Amino acid sequence: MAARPAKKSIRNEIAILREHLAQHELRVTSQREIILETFLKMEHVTAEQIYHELTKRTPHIGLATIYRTLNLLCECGLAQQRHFGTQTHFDNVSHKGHHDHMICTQCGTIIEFENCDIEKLQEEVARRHKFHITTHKLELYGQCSTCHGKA
Amino acid sequence: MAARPAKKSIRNEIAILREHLAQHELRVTSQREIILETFLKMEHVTAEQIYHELTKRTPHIGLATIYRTLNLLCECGLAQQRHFGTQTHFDNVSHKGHHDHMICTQCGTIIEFENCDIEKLQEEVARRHKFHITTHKLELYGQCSTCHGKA
DNA sequence: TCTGATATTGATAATGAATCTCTTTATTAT
DNA sequence: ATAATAAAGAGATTCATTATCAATATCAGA
Ligand SMILES: [Mn+2]
Ligand SMILES: [Mn+2]
Ligand SMILES: [Zn+2]
Ligand SMILES: [Zn+2]
Repeated sequence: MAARPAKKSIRNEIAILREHLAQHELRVTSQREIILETFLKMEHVTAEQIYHELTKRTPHIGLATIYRTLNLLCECGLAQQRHFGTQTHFDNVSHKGHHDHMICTQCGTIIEFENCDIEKLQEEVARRHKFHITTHKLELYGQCSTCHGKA
Repeated sequence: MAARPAKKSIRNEIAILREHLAQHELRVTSQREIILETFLKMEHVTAEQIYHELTKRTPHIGLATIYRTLNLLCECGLAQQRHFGTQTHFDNVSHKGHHDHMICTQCGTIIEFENCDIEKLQEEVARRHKFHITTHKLELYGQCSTCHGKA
């Protein structure tokens, strides 16, 4: 089956994926593009959520393919893995820069934020220990504004 | 089997555990105290590591008991769960306050640190979003001083 | 356009960490 | 010491994720 034409809004991400595939002698498949398209429509999504979304479709796409493709998206920088709860969530970072998260433990709402001052302080702490930071993870857990105050 | 007398150095932790057991109508067992003793000797330990350490001993202690007891230690504030890699690590926080971690992705070394300024900035960000923080997780990944520069 | 080499898929088996079940054993209040 | 029952240990079970492998799709080259 030939890959169908991409919607205008996700052309750039499709291009990034195809570029990555070309550079690694991997093939363009309809499954990979459909999964990317679905991934871009959702926020902080799990493999299961994408699988569930795609079960409506024909032809049916297997769960293993979802996992394989999500890992592929991580490799080409479109996605990043996050471990908020028990399952692994995949975060769309294609046209968002680096950011961190606040997670409401009551309703599950995820708020994104970025704070340069915190990152500078992290670098300062690392320098003191002669540690060289490549990535970091900052997660704030608690209650969002609507849940705070409720039983 | 009666619980054997605790070494002087961990008397305080044993006392905390026994206090918690008493308050919850749980029983003092030799397994619980041996696991606590082993836990306190190691840093950022996994259930498997404790299990491996204790297989040398008689009587044999089951893996399920290790998991059950480590969860117990979390409940009475002696331990805290961390998710550095794929497995869950248990951190001794009995006579350390809250702290965060730098993890060397090359040799696995874990450096502990605390930084009030970062925590203040976290509160500030949260306030801006009307978010109420209960806990947080800050992990810096990269290379430690000995690994940095090596191939 | 057709073909062959081979990358990919999907169904399913396998894995591994963590938990649950259930019978036996240990603890503790009386 | 005894009875009530909490806990241990062995092993089954769960659940997310990865591996296996035969069938299929892709794509460079004829
Ligand atoms: Mn995000
Ligand atoms: Mn620590
Ligand atoms: Zn909420
Ligand atoms: Zn190192």
